[in-house]
Amino acid sequence: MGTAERKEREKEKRRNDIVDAAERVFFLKGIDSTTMDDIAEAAELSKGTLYLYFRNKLELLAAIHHRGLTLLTALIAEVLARPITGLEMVRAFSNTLEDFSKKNENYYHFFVHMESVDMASLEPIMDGWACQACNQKGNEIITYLTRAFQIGIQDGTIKDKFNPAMLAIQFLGATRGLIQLSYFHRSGHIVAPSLENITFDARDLLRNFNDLMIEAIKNEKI
Amino acid sequence: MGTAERKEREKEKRRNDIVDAAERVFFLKGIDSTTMDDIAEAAELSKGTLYLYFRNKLELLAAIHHRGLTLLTALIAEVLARPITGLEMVRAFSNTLEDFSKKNENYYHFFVHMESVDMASLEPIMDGWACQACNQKGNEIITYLTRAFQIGIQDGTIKDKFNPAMLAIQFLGATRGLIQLSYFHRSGHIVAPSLENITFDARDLLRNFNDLMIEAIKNEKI
DNA sequence: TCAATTTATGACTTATGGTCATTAAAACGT
DNA sequence: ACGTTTTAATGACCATAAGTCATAAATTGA
Repeated sequence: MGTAERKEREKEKRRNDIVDAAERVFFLKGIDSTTMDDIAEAAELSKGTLYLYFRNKLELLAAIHHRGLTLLTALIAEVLARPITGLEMVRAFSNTLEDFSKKNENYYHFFVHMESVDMASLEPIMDGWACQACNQKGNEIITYLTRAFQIGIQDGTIKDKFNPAMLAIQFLGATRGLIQLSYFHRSGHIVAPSLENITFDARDLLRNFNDLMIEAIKNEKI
Repeated sequence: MGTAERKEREKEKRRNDIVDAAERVFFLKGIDSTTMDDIAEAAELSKGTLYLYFRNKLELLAAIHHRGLTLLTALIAEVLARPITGLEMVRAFSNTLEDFSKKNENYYHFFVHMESVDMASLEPIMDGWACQACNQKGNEIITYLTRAFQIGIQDGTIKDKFNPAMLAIQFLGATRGLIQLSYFHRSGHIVAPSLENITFDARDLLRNFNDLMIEAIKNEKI
């Protein structure tokens, strides 16, 4: 009899419903001001039940984080499927990241938030499903980026003196740093304090920076 | 009579002593696991007294953040005093940032932590001394970086097609992104998941990335 | 010396993450 | 169909920690 399987499915669905509810509340009230009671109410369950599905609040956050990562990974993967050169993929990645941070601001907040969680808090859930899955998604993204650089070196659009995996990590780190800078200085513009207070559009900053990186890695011989 | 002045000095000193104590505890126990009671005990004061000097815990964190920023600003400023070219300054900045993140890891944790605080939590202390001072220090740092790029364009070591203020912001954002990546993947090394699991040293990643950026901005005609 | 002002205290309030004994429901064997 | 066992859900309860406030101590100034 398939009772066990059905129960497993039901359990999965319930977990998912909880994440749905949590997401709604977190996106509405902000991460820090949302309580487990809020989430329980939104999920139409008692608080205790939440803890049957998630070890603690952080694991619930990680589950949402994972949704964001899954979304982003799919977008990144899609770039690799395009009939373009490796170098063009690099530019496309930058656009994709920037786009994602704009259109899925809520998930992007989770990225920023989760990356600043300290190890001590993370430890109790490190071996749990949510964390493992997030790490896996993170690795997936870096792998896709690495592939693009490999392809670029292969097709001759990127200088072959570079290590693709290293470039991938540098690209991701630098781009996220820039996006986070504009996230921190909210409202999408950053004020340069020197001389007259010039205001830069975050989009320009990122695009410009990408031009710079592409300039540095592209194979001149083409 | 100078009673008022003396009292002002004493108040200043007490505030400083509290930050000293808080720093000790935060550095020892970690930011998240330190309570106001812990700090009160370390400062040999009652908890209530802490709130006479700081509006809330976050403002106390901001005060420590400010100390870190002050330290870093001094190091950055020192680079500008060296008899070197603008381009060399850019490299020196990168080294300084990396060095700081290693030698003052505690303060660096504060940078990472404070940058991920959401606006709602920050709002109540935004107009307070600590936050204002932190913003000012942040601006100072960007100004110094901008100066270096200006000098580089002036002395011909950096291409004149760039906007120095924009470069400064990009440089800082990207570098911090990379450092944070290695901070997140603790223990100073980052594992690349693609192909065989290659491990990169965070120091190499940053240095290498800096070479790349310098390559892109340096004036070839020299 | 004493009233006024400033500074310090710690018990108390409130908020919230997390637990657990109890209850309800479902599954299963007969 | 019925009683037993297993699983799921509940919400009152607990522990912790931020922040408050009436009270007390200390300092100042006349």
